[in-house]
Amino acid sequence: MEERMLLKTAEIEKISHLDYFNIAVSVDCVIFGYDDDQFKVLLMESDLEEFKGRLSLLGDLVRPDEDLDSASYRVLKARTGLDDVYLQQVHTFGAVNRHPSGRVITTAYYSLININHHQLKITDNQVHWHNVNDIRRMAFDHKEILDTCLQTLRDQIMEHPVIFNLLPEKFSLRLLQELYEAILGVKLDRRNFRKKIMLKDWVVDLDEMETEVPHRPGKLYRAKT
Amino acid sequence: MEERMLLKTAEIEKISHLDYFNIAVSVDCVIFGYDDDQFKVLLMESDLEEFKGRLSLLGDLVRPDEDLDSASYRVLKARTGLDDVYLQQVHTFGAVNRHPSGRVITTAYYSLININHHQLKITDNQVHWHNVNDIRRMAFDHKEILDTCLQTLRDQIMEHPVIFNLLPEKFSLRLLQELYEAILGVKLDRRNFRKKIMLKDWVVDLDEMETEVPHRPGKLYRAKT
DNA sequence: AATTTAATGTGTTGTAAGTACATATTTGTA
DNA sequence: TACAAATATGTACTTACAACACATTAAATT
Repeated sequence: MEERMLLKTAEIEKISHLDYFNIAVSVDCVIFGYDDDQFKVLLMESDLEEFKGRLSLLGDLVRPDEDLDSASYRVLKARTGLDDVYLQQVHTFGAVNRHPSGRVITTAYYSLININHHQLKITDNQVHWHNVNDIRRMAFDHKEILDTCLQTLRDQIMEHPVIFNLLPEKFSLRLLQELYEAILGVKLDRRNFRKKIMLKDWVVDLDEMETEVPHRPGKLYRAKT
Repeated sequence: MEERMLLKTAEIEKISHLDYFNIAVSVDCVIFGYDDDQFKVLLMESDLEEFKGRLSLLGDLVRPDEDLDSASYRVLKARTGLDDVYLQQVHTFGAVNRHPSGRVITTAYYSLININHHQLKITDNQVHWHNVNDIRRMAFDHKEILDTCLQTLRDQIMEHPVIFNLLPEKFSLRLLQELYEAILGVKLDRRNFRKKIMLKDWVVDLDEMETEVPHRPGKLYRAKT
């Protein structure tokens, strides 16, 4: 149902040549997830001839009767079935030749979702999770968009408690630290990390322990509401 | 000459109704300046009937054959005659009803210029400098755009040496501090301020003094290249 | 020539945060 | 019962930040 609303490339071409002053506007969502100790991003295979086999972000043209922000939520909902998700505008990319079929400027948003917790309804079988560090070339300027969003995320995770969107309800500090390390791409000192997190007052001690781990279990926490 | 290229509002209306899928794209420049101990912004009076007498930012529609960033430079050049100026993209505003004549999304940029140093060629006599703190209501959603850009500027001036674009070639630390205070809207301790600036290694001691001041002259500095 | 005015230039001390680093504890497993 | 693996915790050192006071300089005034 939702899929029907996503425009085909041929239509973009037609639209963007209707008038000399006609510029198409799209949104692209960089959807980050974390699973299996890996920091991932949700991508699809491009349906353009020019970019056969290349990966691209999830996006769509903005409709004339919807807000720019709403368009990004619609794309996210259409592609993942998810509804109540944090989305943040990052940057607008507007180079003349960024799209081979015509003039399309795009506004990039990023989002963080918990891969296991939400049951994703991925209807399109060309949509898959990819390890962020493995991404090399992408369709369009999407690699640049991905890099920009990743940098924005890195700048924000130490200042704002956005990261908890990626975690299960209950989590250990170990898991939280591993996630920070995966996103930032560095190793952190455990003692200093815990001190810093506790100082920020972002988590609540649940007074529960991990179970079924082959080592001393850690305490569980949840994100402070 | 340049003025000729700026579109009239009537044209926006025509363009944006050509096609259901047609969304116009514009840029708006928030041009900050500093003069006479006042932190200012360059604005014009709106030429729309709906916003008679209200102030608006300097903007224009993006042309199909120019990059989004280029459009912001073009607007700045057309309005001020300035050529080599720092411009930074801040945010894109895309609410459906933000423009009364049709669907227009706009990308906001901010810029910092030295009012005295550059000889502005302001051709349009409806364009004037306004004290930032005096701005109340504006046309469109331009007050929100202005506030967003001001907040972005405030977040950046302590981290990046952008502020020197507002100052003359040679300046005293007193002037620099007054500028920080004007932008941030707070009083700063002189000793701590100087320590912080020196630590950042942003300025070079010119070994010259102020002249013709009715008190002990201060040392002059320039921004490190 | 002496005094006043107004701003410059500098240093110390306490507090908070950041970094580096080592040992004892708990659980499951061999 | 010993081992493996990860948890939990504290201290010393360094660096940044905030509060705060006094001597110095040049021009203007008496």
